[in-house]
Amino acid sequence: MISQTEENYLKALYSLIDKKGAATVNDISKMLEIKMPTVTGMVKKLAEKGLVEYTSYKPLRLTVIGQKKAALIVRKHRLTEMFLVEKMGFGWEEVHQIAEQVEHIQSPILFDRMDEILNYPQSDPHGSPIPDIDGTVKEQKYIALKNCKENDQVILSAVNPSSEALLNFLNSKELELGTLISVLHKESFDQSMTISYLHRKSEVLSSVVSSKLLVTHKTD
Amino acid sequence: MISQTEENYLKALYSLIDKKGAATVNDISKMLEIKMPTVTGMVKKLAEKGLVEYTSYKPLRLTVIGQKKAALIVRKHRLTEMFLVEKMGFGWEEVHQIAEQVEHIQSPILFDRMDEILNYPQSDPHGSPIPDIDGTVKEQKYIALKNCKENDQVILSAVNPSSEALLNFLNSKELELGTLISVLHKESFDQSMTISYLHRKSEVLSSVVSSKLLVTHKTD
DNA sequence: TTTAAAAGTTAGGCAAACCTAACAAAAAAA
DNA sequence: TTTTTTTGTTAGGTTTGCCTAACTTTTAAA
Repeated sequence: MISQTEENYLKALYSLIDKKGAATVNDISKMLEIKMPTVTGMVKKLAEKGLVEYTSYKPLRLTVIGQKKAALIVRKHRLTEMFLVEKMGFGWEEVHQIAEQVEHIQSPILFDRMDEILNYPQSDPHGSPIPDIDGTVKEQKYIALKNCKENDQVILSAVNPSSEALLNFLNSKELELGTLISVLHKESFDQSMTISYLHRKSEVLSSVVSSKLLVTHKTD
Repeated sequence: MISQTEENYLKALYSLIDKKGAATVNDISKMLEIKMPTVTGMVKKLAEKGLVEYTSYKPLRLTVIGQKKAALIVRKHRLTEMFLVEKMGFGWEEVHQIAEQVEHIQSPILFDRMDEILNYPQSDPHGSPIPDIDGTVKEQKYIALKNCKENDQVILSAVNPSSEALLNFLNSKELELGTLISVLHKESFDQSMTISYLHRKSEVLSSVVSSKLLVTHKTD
């Protein structure tokens, strides 16, 4: 059996490794807002359970089993977010906190049913991929809007990392996933970017924002 | 703040008081399968928090606040059951265990949305009333099928207590809430009852079953 | 390359929620 | 009305998951 607390550590490990390639005790400590000694103790425990590879003073890794367990929690989280948005009318900025709780529910059939009702979605409302039932994730090959060139035509495909504040900002700009964006200008001074989309002919995005907007080229 | 564990004690207290008019340490111990000394400790703690009235060796009572808190947990449980059955296609026998977990989710908006989507249902899939947002419960005046007379025409309105086994039994007999039932015969020897409904002209129910089926008279 | 800072570990404690064993009170039976 | 049974409490112990303080190792800076 795996506790809710342990699940949260696995999930943190999973997303840190996914994002930065590695995870340390300190990373987890900051992400979960739990002091380092507590984290050390917990990763040792998870190592004993065969979910984490742990060597003193070395970066942490997930075992194959740990990786799969983590992916399945992420799956539950993202299916829940999608269900809340698609079937219950929530905004994409409202669902994270709820999914954070729902992901711990032990009921395979509940999530299978969500999956079915949603018609087996590939990604959540923020564009992040939903791991399949085996914990396998389909690689996304998105690039950051920030790295696009002038005159590029791209489709907003994901927002990552997607804080509630950022999502509210995007709402206020009518920017949704699927929106076709034209890059009008890149200001080399501060890396800000002028874009157009829908009826909006000229919107300026700071690099703080454009680095978090993941896009695909129109021709894809 | 109130923990998940504390919520479970409140809920047990609430249902025991509702069903038997009183609740003792022993009752809770049996219902939650937690040893009596642990229960004593917890009810003292809940008493300190102002949720339970506790005097050594006396039956337990909920304070007004405790009663309201408990009712709101029950509200979340029953809204969840209804949502699972009505909007996600689960059978009434499948939803209790899931709702048992979902009821602890802290997100008023989630349950408000369920309520809205379900169009403010008055009762759950087993016919139990859903407390309103203030924790108020509309009294049900159902009678047990067991107490009906021969030739009575009644409508199955609730199943209580509704174990999964009983619900599966009712499924196998095509007995659902809303079914019009005619009482054909009451056997005084063992209190068994012969009834007819739908295309079923003669079905015998033991008193174990008929005591758990709550009905209203057709003329209601 | 020594020193300082950051990261990680060990040791010892605390609170929550569980337990068993032993005792006390209340209720039921003799 | 005594005795027995059931119910309830107290005392003391365990596990989980958190903490601080003190120390060690590693990494970065001087």
